[in-house]
Parts: sequence; structure tokens; C-alpha cells
Amino acid sequence: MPASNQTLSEVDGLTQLSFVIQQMLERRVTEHNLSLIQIRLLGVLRDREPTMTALATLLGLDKSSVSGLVDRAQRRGLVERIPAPDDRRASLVRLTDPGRAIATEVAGRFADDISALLSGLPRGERKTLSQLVSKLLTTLATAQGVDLFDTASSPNSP
Amino acid sequence: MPASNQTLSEVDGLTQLSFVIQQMLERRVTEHNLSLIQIRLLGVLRDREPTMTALATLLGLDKSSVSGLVDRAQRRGLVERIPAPDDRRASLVRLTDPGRAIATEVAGRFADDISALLSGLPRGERKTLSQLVSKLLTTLATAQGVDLFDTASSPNSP
DNA sequence: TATTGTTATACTCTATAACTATA
DNA sequence: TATAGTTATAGAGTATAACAATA
Repeated sequence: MPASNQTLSEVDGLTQLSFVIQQMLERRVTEHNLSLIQIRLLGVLRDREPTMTALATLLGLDKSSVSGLVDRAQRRGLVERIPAPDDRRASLVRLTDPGRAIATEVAGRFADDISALLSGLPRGERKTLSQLVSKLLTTLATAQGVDLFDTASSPNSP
Repeated sequence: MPASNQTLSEVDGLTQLSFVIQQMLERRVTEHNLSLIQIRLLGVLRDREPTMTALATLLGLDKSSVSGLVDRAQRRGLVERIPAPDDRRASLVRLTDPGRAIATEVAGRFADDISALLSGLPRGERKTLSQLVSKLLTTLATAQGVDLFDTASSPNSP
């Protein structure tokens, strides 16, 4: 079933907004000579020390892809591999202090960008927008069983 | 200056919404075994026949990157290079009929996804959300001199 | 001389398949 | 046998630098 006529500009608005936000993130990430996937790696490690396999699941990648990803991040001193205490086959991946600093800084600057974007609206409208967006996301999460509070924002279920 | 306390959940909501929308697009694109940049290429060609250099500007890429991009799209029969009538150095890039069909289908399915997402809100709230989003984008465009009506959604100015 | 486009080269990111070390 | 992780290989996507053809 095709989209109805009346929703066309609603569709375009949300679409363009999502592109604007993604571009803001992209800009902050490239400021640190990182890629989106690299910052996503640092992001999921902020509150986890997963095995390579668990990391692959979190990021929605094959484990071989994660091997290379972690290799490159480790070469830059952003993460480290430590032996898993209970399984001699496995490694745990951990953020280093510099890695954590970068993750925090990028997240902060990006949040500031969004705040600045929102500051274009008066307080009341901002509140209304926020409520509607939350409702949209809640409805979607209910319909699809997605966990909105997982900061990984990965396209797969844990 | 860091973000104010009260805007935190506003920031998260918009951020998550943008990720949800990008994932919807990503899913529609991979259904056709294409990448985001390939569908963006087809998208900008829907109403243009640019030179390689102009295409590079539209997509925000180096011309050498566009050479490869167009090569691969051409190999799949989605675009074609035609000689520029006035300059024997230049080529114009044009969508083929199959390329246009795919661009139209992906755009349509994606628009339907957004419509479905929005259908989670009653009509009045949808209208309000749309107005607020438009206002946000208009304010941003005014501040930055961006053309919101350029479907390329490219991170650079024409 | 300057511009248009391609090519050579190098790197990141991704997946599949084969491998090793351990369980 | 099964699982955790790496490696080999292949391909897309990107940029820089060098180049040929044309302006």
C-alpha cells in the first residue's frame, strides 16, 4: 500500500531531520579521525567488557569483522584485549583511558549539537516535540520489541 | 558549554529517532543488494544528468571516488556515461531505466516505512510533530544557508 | 596553463571460509 | 564435537597523487 497524499511532507521532514542529525554525528566523529563504526565500538564499550563474539552481536557484525575493527582500535591505543578469566580461548575487550576520553568527548559534543539544534524552538514547543518523539519511539518499541535504552543503537537484538 | 540538564532526554529521543529512520533506509537499500552511497547516487540522478565533477560535488566525494562508484553502478546496469555535448573531456552520468525503477521503488518503500512509523500517532499529533520538525529544519536552514529541498541531502553546498 | 576524468596506491570496513586452540 | 578467535581472501568505498586528453 503506497503512502497517503497528506503524509508526504511529514515523511520528508522526518527524513531530512534524521539526515541532519546523522551528519552532525559524522562531523564530530571525523574531527577525531574516526569512523562511525569505530565510535560505535567505543560507545558500546563504555559500560561493557564483552568477548569478541559478544561484541560482534552487539555491533551486528561478523566476528571476523570485529577482529579487524578491534585490531585497528587497539593499534591506536583506544581499546585493549585482556584474557577472559574463565575461558582460555576468549578475550575481553576493554576501553583504555584515552579511548574512554574520546568516547565521552564525542558523545558530549554531539549532544551539544542536538541541544543547539533544539534551541531553535521555544521551550514549550521543544517539550511538545520531545513528548511526541518519545511517544513515537515507545509505540515502535512496543510493536517491535526493541530496547530503546540500549545506547549501542544496534540493528539487532542482544 | 555543555548541554543543559533538562534537554537530555530531548537529545536522546531525537538521536534515537534518527537512528531508527536510518536503519529503515538501510534495510530497504540492502533488500536490493545496494549500499547507502549507491542509492544516494541513484537518488541524485533522478532529476539531473551531471558531469563526474558535478556529481562528486553533489555527493561530497572526491572525483576519483566517484569514478569507482559510477563504474560499479554502470557494471550493474543502473547508470550510464554519455559524452558531454560541449566538452570532449567530460561525461554526463545518466540513470538507466532499471536504475530509475530501483530508485523509485526504494524511495517509495522507505516513504511507506516512515508513514507507517507516523501512523502510531493520532492525526492531530502527527500534524503537530510535522509542524515542529519543519520549524526546526527551517530555523537550521536559515542559520546555515542549507537548501532543504535538495533531495540529495548531501553534506555540502552546491 | 587549467580542467576533466581515470588510474595507481593505500587504507578502512565487511563477509565467507578455513584454520588453531581450547572446551 | 563445538566454540572462540584469527587469518586468508575478496570486494566495496574512500582519499591522495600522478597522469592523459582536452580546453
